[in-house]
Amino acid sequence: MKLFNTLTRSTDELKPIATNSFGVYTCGPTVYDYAHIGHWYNYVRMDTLVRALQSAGNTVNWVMNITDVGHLVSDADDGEDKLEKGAKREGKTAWEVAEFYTQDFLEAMELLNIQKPDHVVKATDHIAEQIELIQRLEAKGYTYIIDDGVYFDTSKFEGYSAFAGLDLDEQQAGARVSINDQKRNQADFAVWKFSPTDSQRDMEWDNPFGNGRKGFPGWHIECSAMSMKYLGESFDIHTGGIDHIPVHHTNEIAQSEAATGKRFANYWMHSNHVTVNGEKISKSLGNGIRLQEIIAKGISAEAVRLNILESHYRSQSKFSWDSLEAAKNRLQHWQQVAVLVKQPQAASSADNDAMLVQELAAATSDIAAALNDDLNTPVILSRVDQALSVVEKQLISATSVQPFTKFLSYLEAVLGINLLLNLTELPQQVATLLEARSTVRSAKDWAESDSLRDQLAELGYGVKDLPNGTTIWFKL
RNA sequence: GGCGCCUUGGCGGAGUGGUUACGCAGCGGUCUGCAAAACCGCGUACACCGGUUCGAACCCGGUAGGUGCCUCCA
Repeated sequence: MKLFNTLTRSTDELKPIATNSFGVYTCGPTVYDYAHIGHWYNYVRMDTLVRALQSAGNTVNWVMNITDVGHLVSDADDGEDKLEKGAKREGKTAWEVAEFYTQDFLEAMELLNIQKPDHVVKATDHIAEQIELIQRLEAKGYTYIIDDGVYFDTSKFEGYSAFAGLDLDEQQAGARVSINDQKRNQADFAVWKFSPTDSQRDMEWDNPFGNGRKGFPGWHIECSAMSMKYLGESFDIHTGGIDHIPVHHTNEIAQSEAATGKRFANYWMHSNHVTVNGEKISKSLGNGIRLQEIIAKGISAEAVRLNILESHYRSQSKFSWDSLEAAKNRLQHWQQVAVLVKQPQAASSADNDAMLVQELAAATSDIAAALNDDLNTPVILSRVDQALSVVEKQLISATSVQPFTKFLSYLEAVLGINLLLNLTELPQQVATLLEARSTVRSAKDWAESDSLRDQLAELGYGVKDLPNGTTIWFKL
């Protein structure tokens, strides 16, 4: 399968280090506030990558971190720790804040049917590993200590800015929030920070760097330490938001490869951002919409997921309530066709039936191809529309039930949209009403028939009467 | 100031040298006792200006508008 690799700036054929097995690391959330819709675009897309790898017959070891310490408000390595700041805001400890938002995040992951990574790992559970990595860097002479922490000397890592494609000399240094004049190079970043002397932190640890001063890890070091712990010093795919390219991922590569002398990750996948009304989502604009807000407006998490899949992960996508509504309608249509699996009809002809089965197989293979072509989910969705419209025309017969069920399972596997989920048995009450309606219809008692239709609608079931005299039901 | 990206019909969104993408919404019609979230059909889209070509939405150059990163951010 092919994936655009930020490292090479080209669409590369994925070749795992170990046969048929991929190690994938995803930069997870900093748990100091609620996740917004932009985050969910990101994680649904990473989930899609994992599903694509799995459906192509690979095993995947997926690791996601939870940043629950050390992520500073400013990356100039001053400013407050986000967790400590959130704690102050809410009158809780940093530990409580982290726990609360971690749970909220994981719950939303489930709602969106994002597979649980094999390892969801917290930075605070891996302080020892981070210290050890810093010591490796120290031993190789990549770090230096100044008043507020241990820093990585970027000038000692050749090709530091290559990943981001930036020429550091051409950057506007003044644009930085502030300049720390103890740093040897502006781009140098903290791998360990010492606790401030004038205030008490909730989160701080003993360490070998500060002569007895407690401290906490810099933001970037956690991802290096944890990815290497769970996936090895070199692994296959590293993913994250596009915003991480210039700083976070650049720094991860520098400190990891400096420590090991090996290639860190072979492939880098970055999810582009989402805009709301043409603007990026940011705290200052206050336009971060939460998943729960959307669900409260009557749009299911599944429709949100479909809406996310309607855009390609590398394009800057647009969030809008209109397109969310469109996705909701599209999903309803899918569900109406899927319910046919419960209502096989007599095949119109053996030829038509065979054609339908063939179409399902062709669709499956086209979908796999689109998935393997840099995760082209928008194309996949239209292929699904196409296949389902054939099913709708031909209907499902006894012989095509099985292939259709298989097709729907495949969709669940690759898209995470489960069309079979709500197809439990028809409630007795509904079945009775359907039967009664059928009886009065043969007696041409249209008034009674319409009344029964209304009663079914009240129970949440719609009906349509086919030319062959049978009636199909679906959930409204 | 440096480095990028984008501009497709009402909305979303593929395609990237020569056939209808597709979905949602809309309009017209069909089927039906009626209805349908059913079926059929419709809109003749590719920012603008030049160039290359037999032929460009797709390649090249320019113009305009928008936007991203360089500063925390998925």
